[in-house]
Amino acid sequence: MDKPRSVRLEGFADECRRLGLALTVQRRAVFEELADRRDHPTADQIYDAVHGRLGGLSRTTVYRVLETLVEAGLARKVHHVDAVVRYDPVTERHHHLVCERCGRLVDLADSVVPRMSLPDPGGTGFQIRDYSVSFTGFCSSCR
Amino acid sequence: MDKPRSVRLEGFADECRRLGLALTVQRRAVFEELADRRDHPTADQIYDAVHGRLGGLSRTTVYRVLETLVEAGLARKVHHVDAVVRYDPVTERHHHLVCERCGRLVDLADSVVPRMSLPDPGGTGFQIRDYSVSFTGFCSSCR
DNA sequence: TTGTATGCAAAAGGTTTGCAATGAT
DNA sequence: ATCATTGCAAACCTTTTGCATACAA
Repeated sequence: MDKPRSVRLEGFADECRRLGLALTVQRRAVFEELADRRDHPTADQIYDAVHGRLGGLSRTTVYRVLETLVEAGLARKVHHVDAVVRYDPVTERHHHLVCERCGRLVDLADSVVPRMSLPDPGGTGFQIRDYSVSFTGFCSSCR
Repeated sequence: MDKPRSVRLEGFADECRRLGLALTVQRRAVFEELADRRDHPTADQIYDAVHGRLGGLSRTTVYRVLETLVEAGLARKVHHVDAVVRYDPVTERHHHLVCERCGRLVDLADSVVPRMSLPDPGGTGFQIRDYSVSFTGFCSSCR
């Protein structure tokens, strides 16, 4: 179901070329780490993980690279209950299960969720393009 | 549609009594301010607004009172794109329109949104109780 | 070579904590 | 009178910024 890692990484080099972004080891490593995880890591978690492999890496760079990835459409920001910004390498439509008690967050594929038609935005002036559903409840440990 | 303010405030005194919370002027003022707004204010915005009326009020207290309100079920935390926590006095199910460009956030009544059945949480172990939909797109100024 | 990207250190928010004083019940 | 709540100041944590250096193209 997921693309194999090598393809994702090749794709990353291509993306950088296409976007005119320099392909640095830092960008490669941060992207690789993010793409390998399914737990919506924070910038700091990425830093901790990558810093091991890549000695001189600075926290600042991790923040900047993640921001670049989001602008490039290669990652999403997720706003989690603990008020720390998290990053998600899945940019296609998907949904979240959020535990009301411990804040645990799990992805839910769009295919599992009943299709929903976009509502009429009424007088809000909004032009709706997509949606994402947060399902709230209790995770297995908090139930 | 909305309950008149006086009822909400009476209700607040009752809630405090019921929950065993002291009814302080600070709590009353913070709740009143939050309940009167529809713009998902930050703790600081509440502080700015209430501080005018209530000289000695400290920022710390605003943070603590808001946390208390959330625990008591009288407010919700909303995680907005700017990574600053915002508070919402509407605790019933409702949804949000979020502008992809400027981050503007507007409430959308549940009645306007097509009803959705809760999905099967599959092997996640989650027990789903409710949901909230974030519709993304562009607001009138960014369209 | 040229300009983008990185690292460092320091600043800038937003939020939390310890502790003594205040105030609601 | 008692215990919860507040205010202050300082700490904490995450994120951002300025500037000199390093590196990809």
